[in-house]
Amino acid sequence: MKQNVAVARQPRGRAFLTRLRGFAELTEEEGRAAENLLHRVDTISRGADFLTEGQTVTDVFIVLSGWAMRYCLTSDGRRQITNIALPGDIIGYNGALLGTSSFSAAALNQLSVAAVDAGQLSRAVSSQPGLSRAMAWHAAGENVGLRNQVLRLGRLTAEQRVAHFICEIWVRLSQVDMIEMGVAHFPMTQSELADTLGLSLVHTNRQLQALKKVGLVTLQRDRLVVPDVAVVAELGNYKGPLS
Amino acid sequence: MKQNVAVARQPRGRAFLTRLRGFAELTEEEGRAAENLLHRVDTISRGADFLTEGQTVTDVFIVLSGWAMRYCLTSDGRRQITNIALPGDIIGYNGALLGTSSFSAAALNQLSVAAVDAGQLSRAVSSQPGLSRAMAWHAAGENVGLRNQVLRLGRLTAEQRVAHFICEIWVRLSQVDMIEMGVAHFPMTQSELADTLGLSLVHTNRQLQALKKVGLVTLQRDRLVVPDVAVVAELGNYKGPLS
DNA sequence: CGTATGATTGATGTAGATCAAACATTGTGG
DNA sequence: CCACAATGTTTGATCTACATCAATCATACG
Repeated sequence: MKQNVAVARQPRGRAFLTRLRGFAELTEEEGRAAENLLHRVDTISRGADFLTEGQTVTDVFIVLSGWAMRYCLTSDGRRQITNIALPGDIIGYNGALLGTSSFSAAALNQLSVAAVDAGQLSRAVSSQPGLSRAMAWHAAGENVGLRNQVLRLGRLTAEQRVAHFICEIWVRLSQVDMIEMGVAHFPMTQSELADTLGLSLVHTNRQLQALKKVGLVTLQRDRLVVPDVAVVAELGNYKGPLS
Repeated sequence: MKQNVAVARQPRGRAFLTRLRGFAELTEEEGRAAENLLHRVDTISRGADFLTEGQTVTDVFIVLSGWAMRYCLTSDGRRQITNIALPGDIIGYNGALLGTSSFSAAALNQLSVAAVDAGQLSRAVSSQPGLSRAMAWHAAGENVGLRNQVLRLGRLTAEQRVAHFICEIWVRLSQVDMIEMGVAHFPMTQSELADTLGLSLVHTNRQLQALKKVGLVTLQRDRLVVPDVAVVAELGNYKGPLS
């Protein structure tokens, strides 16, 4: 439903190119090269894994539409979602470089990804400096996100974690133009949110309710509204751009 | 003291080049280009900051000897150390790409770094595919480390966090050949360890003692010994190479 | 020697986990 | 179109891992 709208508004691969271009100033040729990489498009349904920790990486995925999560499991089956991928994000490039993936990845809702052959991408990156720069820039962005996640889990209270995460997601959504009329589609269940924030499901639920009660966020069904990001950012110790 | 030994055994820049070469197969020319980047060498004394969160990044640092930490602060002054940098590691490249640094960095002991002009490095990377590949590989490695840290903080118990972290450090130390006769130099205070593991100082101390008591680790003054990494890895849910 | 800095110990408090239901909402097949 | 199964959310009661507070105890160093 909402999904379809998003797809319709973002022609294949555009999100990716737009993001890369935003930083890297690709030449015509590089743009075409990048575009040509986007040959196979996979559709992955909610909950399905498309990358497994420890596995050899042969394909790198570029999210075209939908949300994905990267996660790790402990030996006793607990799950930690390390970071969320939104349209334009690249999944598995690190793993392609290092050989095996350090995480698993699954779809949080109906997901559409461009699957690129790892070797082919690697070669393209080597020969196209702009593309290499763009990939490095993307990796740097992912590191910022992971570092934020470390701060959340290590030193923020449950309430702050929720607020901080919502800020981050809200900002990222706005960056890829996925907030329409002040409303965003938010497909994560509270269970997934809990596994992202390193909290229990119950506690996540209560903290979320607390934020709703004071009107800092609205979240019903999968519609998210953050009326005033600045206030939530303040509460959650979120530093970084608010748009 | 121990520091000097390490320096003596690792001529300037070697650690960096060795690590890059380990993966990236630099050509003669690229090797020289990389070596030429290492012009200014700074010595930073224990506790001193050399990079500040939010600040514009003009220099990228390559650790030649010593340990460094990257950390973030919360508004109420709590510190979260996000990851540790060892010889061969690069600090600030992400920040150079994105403009400002997403973290602060400080020396954990007497530190020697090669300071490279960010723009110059950026240009060198663009023109040397091998170097670009090496930087990407390094960024990927940092990614893995951050993801491990997220898992630790989000889903491991205090005891597991300590064990997991010690495994990771032990493995990394061995990778850069910093374990001599089964003994490593470990310059972190328990306070810094606590801020890395997202625990209180007191609790960190107790968990560490527990590991010492059962003989899984030895740590006195700053000499660390891990007699059997595999066992510690098992306890701490550490996945990944044990050497 | 005294003064920092770091490590250790003990007592107490609490944020958040866990357990166990009940309650909504959605989709599905008869 | 309705029962009902499945998935997700909410609530309440209880428990515990870890934080916090407050000393005391090393160790090094000027």
